[in-house]
Amino acid sequence: MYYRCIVDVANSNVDKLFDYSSDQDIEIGTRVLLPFGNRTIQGFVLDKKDSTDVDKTKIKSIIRTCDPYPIILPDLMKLMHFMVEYYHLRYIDVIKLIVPNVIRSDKVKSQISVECTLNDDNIVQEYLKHVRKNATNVFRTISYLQQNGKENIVNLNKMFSSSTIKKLIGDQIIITTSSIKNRLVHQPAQENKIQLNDTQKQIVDTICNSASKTYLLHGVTGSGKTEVYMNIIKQKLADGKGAIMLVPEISLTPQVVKNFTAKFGQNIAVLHSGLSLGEKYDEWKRIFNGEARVVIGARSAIFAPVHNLGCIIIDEEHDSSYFSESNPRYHTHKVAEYRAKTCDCPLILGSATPSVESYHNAMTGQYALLEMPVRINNLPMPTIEIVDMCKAFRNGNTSIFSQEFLGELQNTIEHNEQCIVFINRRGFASFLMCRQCGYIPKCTECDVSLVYHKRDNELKCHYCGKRFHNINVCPVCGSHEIKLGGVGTERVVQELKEHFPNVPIYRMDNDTTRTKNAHGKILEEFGSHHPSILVGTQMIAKGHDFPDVTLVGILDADLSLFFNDFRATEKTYQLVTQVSGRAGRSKKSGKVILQTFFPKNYVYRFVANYDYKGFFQKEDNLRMVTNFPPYSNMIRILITSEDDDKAKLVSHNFFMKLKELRQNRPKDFYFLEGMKSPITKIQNKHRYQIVLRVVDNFEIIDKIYNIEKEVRDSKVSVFIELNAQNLS
DNA sequence: AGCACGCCGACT
DNA sequence: GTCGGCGTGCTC
Repeated sequence: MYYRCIVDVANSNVDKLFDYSSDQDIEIGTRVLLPFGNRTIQGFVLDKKDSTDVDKTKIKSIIRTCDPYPIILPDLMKLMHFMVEYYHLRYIDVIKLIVPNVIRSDKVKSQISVECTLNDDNIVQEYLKHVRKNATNVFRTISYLQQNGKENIVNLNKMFSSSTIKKLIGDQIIITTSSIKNRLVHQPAQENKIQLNDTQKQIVDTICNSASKTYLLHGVTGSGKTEVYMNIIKQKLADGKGAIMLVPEISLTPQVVKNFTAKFGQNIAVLHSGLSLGEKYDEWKRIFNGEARVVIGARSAIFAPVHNLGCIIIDEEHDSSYFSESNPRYHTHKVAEYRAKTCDCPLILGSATPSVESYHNAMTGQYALLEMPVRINNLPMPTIEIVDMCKAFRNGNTSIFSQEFLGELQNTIEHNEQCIVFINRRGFASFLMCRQCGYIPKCTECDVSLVYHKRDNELKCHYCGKRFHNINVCPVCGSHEIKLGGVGTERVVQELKEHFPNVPIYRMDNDTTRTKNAHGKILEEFGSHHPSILVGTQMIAKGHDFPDVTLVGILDADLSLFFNDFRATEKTYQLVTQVSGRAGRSKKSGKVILQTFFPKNYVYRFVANYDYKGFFQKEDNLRMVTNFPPYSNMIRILITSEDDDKAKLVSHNFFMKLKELRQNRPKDFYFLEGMKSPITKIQNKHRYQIVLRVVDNFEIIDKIYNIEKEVRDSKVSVFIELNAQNLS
């Protein structure tokens, strides 16, 4: 039998099927050891057949299988083929998503825990008679075990001596039992039994009683979507099926996991980037062998090896983290939809602020729309007050806080309540500028302005992370007048401290949450102080439930409105609504102060009135007339190389061929432009890009893929990104 | 990716 | 004369 294999080598030149022979019967999806060139590497069996087109003398034989079972499940196998074709990915890159590094590397092993207990009392007593009187460790060990019943061997070794323990085991006085120990412990928690309201019940029933279909669950912040998810999963488990729930990475907090553990106990597994290799290994294995049937995870958990999948849930479906923007680029919705279809199970997209694309799909009947229009217990939505910062500026207020905000904050503090302050920028100042000559320090590798971090007195590049010394003198003109531009979280904290020196203020952004569990610690600290203030970036917007937060301050709502991005308004709507949703989540009502320099912008009117549908209609209409997604597929072709000339040449050739294609099929193209990438250099690679918008069908995409094959150059890398999100 | 093969410069 | 630089090409 011949087996067609993909070798585990991350290079486009070898990302093709190699034929190997074997007498053994090997199933598709099995991990195998292969001779390749003059070395031995891992591979994956993708296909088998009786004959081969390859020269028989070249064919080598599979050395052995790595596991006694196929490591890629049949539905994930189908998914892999789909992604390779649709996104033009390498097989090996998709396989890496499905079979993560820890599993392929074979370096990490299960941790075995050895429990020690004493043998029969008679035997022990008899043994003790023959022990020398000065063998204190033996007596102490035995008496310890008599008192405690059992103990882990590692602890026993530490407490007494490992040679003593070894001897006692050898003499069969200590009996050992081994079991696999999970490195990640899901602390058991008490389930908080909640009675579903009628809307929730109805939605759970609808989803559980229908087959494969995509649902868009539009529920306002605090409407109890999580309870709905958990009840759907509960039913699926009862039917003997598993479930995957995806959440944005930053909202995958211990609180969320705790809620799920309370409901499902040790039946859950968690997958995200914060796990150690050992933890990841254990969680993955527990899913694979069916011990854990409920998976909670970030984007890549969509590839979790759940057998007999009963549902897929994507929470906060509008979140941009569902787009993979590097290496294997894919959109989680598309992948999830395909997997749900192959598993014949429902896909549930949930959000308080659905993406325009998803809501559009619901309006056109591709998704079924389910709505949860009111908060649990009919709590009112917080009132949103829009503050015109231009007016404040004209009245002489040049500070970053409006009088309205400071007044409300004072009030909140007096009532011993909590406040969340949102600013969409980390660091202290987003850039430095010389007042004399206009010089702005930029990263030497990336052509973006550097951000000043006060605590470290350093300039940092937010693209590549490179750090630079701070400057006091302009290197161009020698002036000492260096101005700080833009306000970041660090600066907000400092200014708030000046206003409220006695109130604890916490900061949560990328810089303060680097270390493990920092996230949870900050939230815990903040949650346990009254009054207190939490200043943060996007990461405070998601899902946290703080009952005593009554005030939310949005310091500069406009920031995201002016990115060169057609989704800017949509993102602003989503962000502002999500942040606002943190207020008034218990009996106390909430208030939001939204500071803006553009109070007339339509987005704020819809936000303040919680009018999602109104916003959607306006935005969708705009997309229709301008031929933007969902009315087209926006594709970005990114061409990068260390060799500037070669990059230029490839992009030129690509662009010319695309123009030719457009001439043949003018109706399929809405837009085509070749340009220098907005950031011309990242980590010393020159970047060019071609942006186009075409009708959303695979035929035209396939044609573009074929052009790539024609213009290819070994020194130049070309990424074709479907559904491009970010054009920088 | 790795590794071999292969064709040109400066060294015991 | 040879050791070794890394350009090119192949891996079932």
